[in-house]
Amino acid sequence: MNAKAEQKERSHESILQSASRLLREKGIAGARVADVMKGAGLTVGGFYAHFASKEALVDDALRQAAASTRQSLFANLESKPPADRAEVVLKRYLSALHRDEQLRGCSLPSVIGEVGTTAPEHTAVLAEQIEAMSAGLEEHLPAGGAVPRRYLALGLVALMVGGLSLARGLRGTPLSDDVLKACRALGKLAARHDVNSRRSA
Amino acid sequence: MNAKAEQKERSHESILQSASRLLREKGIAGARVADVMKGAGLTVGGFYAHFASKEALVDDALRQAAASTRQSLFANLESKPPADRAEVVLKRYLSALHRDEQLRGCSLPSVIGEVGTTAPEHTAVLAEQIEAMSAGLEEHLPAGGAVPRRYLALGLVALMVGGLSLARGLRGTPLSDDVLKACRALGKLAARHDVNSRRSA
DNA sequence: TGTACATCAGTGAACGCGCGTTCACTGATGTAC
DNA sequence: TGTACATCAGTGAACGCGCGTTCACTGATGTAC
Repeated sequence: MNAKAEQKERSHESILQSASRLLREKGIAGARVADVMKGAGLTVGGFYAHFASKEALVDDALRQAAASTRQSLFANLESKPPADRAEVVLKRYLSALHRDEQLRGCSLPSVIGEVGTTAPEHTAVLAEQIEAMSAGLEEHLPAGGAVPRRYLALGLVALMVGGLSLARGLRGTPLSDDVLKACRALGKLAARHDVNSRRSA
Repeated sequence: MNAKAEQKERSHESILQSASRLLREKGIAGARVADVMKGAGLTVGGFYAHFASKEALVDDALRQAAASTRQSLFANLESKPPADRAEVVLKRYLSALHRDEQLRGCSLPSVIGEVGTTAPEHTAVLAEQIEAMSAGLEEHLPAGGAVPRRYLALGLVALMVGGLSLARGLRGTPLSDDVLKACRALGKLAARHDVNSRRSA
């Protein structure tokens, strides 16, 4: 590969990263093409040599952002006892740090509200990423509870995304921290109690 | 009050209802002033005789929409045994009907993603409404569990809003129904198991 | 009661601005001989 | 190796379109005498 192509590839990556950042901070509508390019150290005009449309960019950036979130969310779990791992993930996701962090924070809260009403392709991407996140969590959940692990995992993902969405939307009010705390408590309860009692109610 | 003023009041109410409907369907950015007025049977130009700005409209419409959601969410609970009431609320909120329903559905899922990045006043309105919803649910939760009722209620609200957000964002995919089902199961688990076991883990 | 004027809810066109997208151009890199 | 030409990543201005907001105007309702 020659220098020109390498340069282009670097730019492509910069654009994706800039887009991921803006998606997390401001959602789909808020991630403007000109700002994305500026964030990548480029100008607007060059964008369409890299992506067919803003929609295409958003799809790719969402995938990349979600993958990066999963990576840090599930990192270094080997050092923890298996029974604690799900709680560690919950704690990481539902922390004040994660709420405030711009760089590697989860993009789903900024995006779910818009996905249903924008491009249909975005729905498919969202489904992929939710499924992947849920599958990652499921591995660390204990089996044998009243609720199948898959559903426990999906419910916890909804709790995590919902909690972070609210906490970010409420940023600056005292309710924001309360919501995080409440979700951590509820998540712990659900993940633990399920194993200890078998009554299906 | 004369006929002119009555007419204006009716129009004001129509605008608010139209705005609530559009907020639920398309979020803040998607609820365009011209469309809101059209939905109220009026034309754009008259809008500013009723509201100072789109922001002001959104604040009022959000309050009204949330109040209406609470009303139908907590309606007719007297006929149910007290111990079942929280579950009934969860079931109503996390139903396929509520996900698909346009008319009286909850507007929070369409709006939380945008609240943090638009007008600061919206954050205050969101806080009010979340608090009100949580307080309404708290009354129907059993006391004496490992987690204080207030936190249990806040956590359940996050689960409900998160679950409905995801289910709406995933509408059309099989994952959508799964998420609802999972959240109902997780919510039931949390609301019930908390009473039956006191270990704080 | 009737008449002349004032008020004001609502209309519809226009204004500014911002955004996604396009396009003619530039200049550095790559290729052919 | 050097020279002439081709390629192509990136620039920056422009185009269309949609949106929030403004404004001169209309016509029905209300008021004063």
